[in-house]
Amino acid sequence: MPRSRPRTKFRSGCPLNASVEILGDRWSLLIIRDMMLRGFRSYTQFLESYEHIATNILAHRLKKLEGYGIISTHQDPLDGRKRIYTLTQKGMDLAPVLTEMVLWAAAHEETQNPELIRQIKKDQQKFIAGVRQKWVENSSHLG
Amino acid sequence: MPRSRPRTKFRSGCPLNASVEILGDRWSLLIIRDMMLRGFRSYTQFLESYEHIATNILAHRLKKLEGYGIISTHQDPLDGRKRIYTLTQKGMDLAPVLTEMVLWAAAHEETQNPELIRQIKKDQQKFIAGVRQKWVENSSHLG
DNA sequence: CAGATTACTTGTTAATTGCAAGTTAAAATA
DNA sequence: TATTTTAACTTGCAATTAACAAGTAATCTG
Repeated sequence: MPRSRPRTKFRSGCPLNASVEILGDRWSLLIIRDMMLRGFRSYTQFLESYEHIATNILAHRLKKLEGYGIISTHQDPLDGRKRIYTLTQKGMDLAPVLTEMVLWAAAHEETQNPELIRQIKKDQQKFIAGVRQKWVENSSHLG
Repeated sequence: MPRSRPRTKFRSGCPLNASVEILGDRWSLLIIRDMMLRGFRSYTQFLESYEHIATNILAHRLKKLEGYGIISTHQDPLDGRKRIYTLTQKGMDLAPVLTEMVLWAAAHEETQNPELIRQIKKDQQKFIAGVRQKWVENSSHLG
């Protein structure tokens, strides 16, 4: 169950503004990327990601994302220390946003990971479907 | 010509990270929305937008966006006080990112502007083509 | 039981944001 | 022509947020 839930109204009713208020910071979308594309599910995995988020910021972001219903948390049944973070349907629905942002940066900035870009460009819908399918398989056994 | 240009390398080569570092704040995408969908082109217009950005933040964001080549600036030939801000091709290429973010928030949050959402849903490619066409018409007389 | 691991929290400092007010140049008005 | 208004900012300061370093509690492993 969510441990915090944002209660304040958005600055405006504009849907883009809502997205920006929820996702518009330097870390949230990277955490979602790690879950969606890399299969990361634990606190330490997120910490080890290349951009090096600070521990307190990560904790805050995870709570915020949970509060917005983008991720959910479960205890690992095999290890009481571990919490498993997974994307909700709402979180998975960010796949088109992520892929468009990847394509935009790949077109206009010097970036790496050409294989990812090639895959998305080849068939964007199929790429998203594949990501979604993996998510269904890996989270079907969780509440 | 750009008055400032970001020189520091991104935290990682990941294209999503590049997008997040360029656009991941609470205002940049709203300024781009105002230019792309509302035809705003001046400092005061951006200030009057519903979310109420502060003057210094707006000035910083405009410089940053110009530095990244997302917008460009010209003097108004008819009024020496005014500067005209327009989207570059790179800025216009954010249209798919914006529309996906609009669709995501519309699907998962309580938002307004159902007419915009209806238009995008009806034919997303056509919507983007229309936005792009308007941009071509309105910026063809500028450098 | 000792040490390691996991998921955090707690300071503390640095950077960013937001608000209010001021500035400069150009244009509109009296 | 003098005054006022407008547009696009800048400056100073308080408040919020981010980053860094260290510490803690619960659990697991040897």
